[in-house]
Amino acid sequence: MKAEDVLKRHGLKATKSRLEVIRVFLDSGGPISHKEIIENSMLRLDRVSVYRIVNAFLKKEIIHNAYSGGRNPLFELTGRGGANHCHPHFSCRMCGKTTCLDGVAFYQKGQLKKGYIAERQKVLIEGLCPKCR
Amino acid sequence: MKAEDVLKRHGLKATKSRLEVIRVFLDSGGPISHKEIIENSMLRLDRVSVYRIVNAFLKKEIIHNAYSGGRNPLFELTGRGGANHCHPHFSCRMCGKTTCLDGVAFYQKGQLKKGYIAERQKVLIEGLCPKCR
DNA sequence: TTTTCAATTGCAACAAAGTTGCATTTATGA
DNA sequence: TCATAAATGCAACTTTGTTGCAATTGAAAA
Repeated sequence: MKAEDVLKRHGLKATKSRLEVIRVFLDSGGPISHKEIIENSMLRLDRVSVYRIVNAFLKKEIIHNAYSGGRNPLFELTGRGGANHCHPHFSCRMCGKTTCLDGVAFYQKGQLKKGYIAERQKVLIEGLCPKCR
Repeated sequence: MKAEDVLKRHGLKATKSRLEVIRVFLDSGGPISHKEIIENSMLRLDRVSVYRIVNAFLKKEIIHNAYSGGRNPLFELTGRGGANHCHPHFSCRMCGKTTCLDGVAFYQKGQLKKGYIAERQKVLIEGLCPKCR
């Protein structure tokens, strides 16, 4: 489906800025930060607008917050290529780069205490990437 | 082992501030933020000192960064009560409270891509706690 | 196509989180 | 107890994120 339709279906105007942010996400190789959105944009996007666009996309679950090793949150498109919300990530402790882990899954053993409701599982593997090891 | 000895064994001076930060950690029921350290301290700790103490403890692995759902990092004592670094956490999306998950473990299925070295696994379950559901 | 109007953007100002340099204080070993 | 390196507190700064408001723009109706 076209980005424009995705936005409209969620009741969001298909503005240049929003379409560009989606393009940056599609173009990225993994979860990205607010800063990376701005740096990788062809348009001059205002910092505040990026925060607002990200928040709007989060609320509509067009994107979601991936568990990042570092200080700043990283976001990625929800359901990209059929991936569900809960795929695990890898973060290199040397270069800080975070990528999606394909072909790896995690299984829960044991039950949550009574009364707790699990909605989403976030897994991050920290270690060294091939370049940094 | 006494907190004082833990510090000395890592080559850190056993100052009042550091001992108090350790006391706050021991007193806490789960991972805590910089702000919570300051708020729960009996001493008047300077904000900057808390950042420096936390960083020193992180480097020595006296504490580690627990995967938090929210915006700010949360820390907890390493190896507390025999727990290893990698125990999973639960974060409530309503009240934001993060707690340690006991009696739950996660098993990996599948291999990392060639060249990647996994050192630590961080798991966060997001959902609703008994109070908020 | 043009008009209209709410939604969105950019800017300025602010708030919160984290860092750095430096003078003062403190823990520890001699 | 004394000397000294390590740690602290303070001021100033950077980075990250938020809010209010005026100007702009997308989209629906005329």
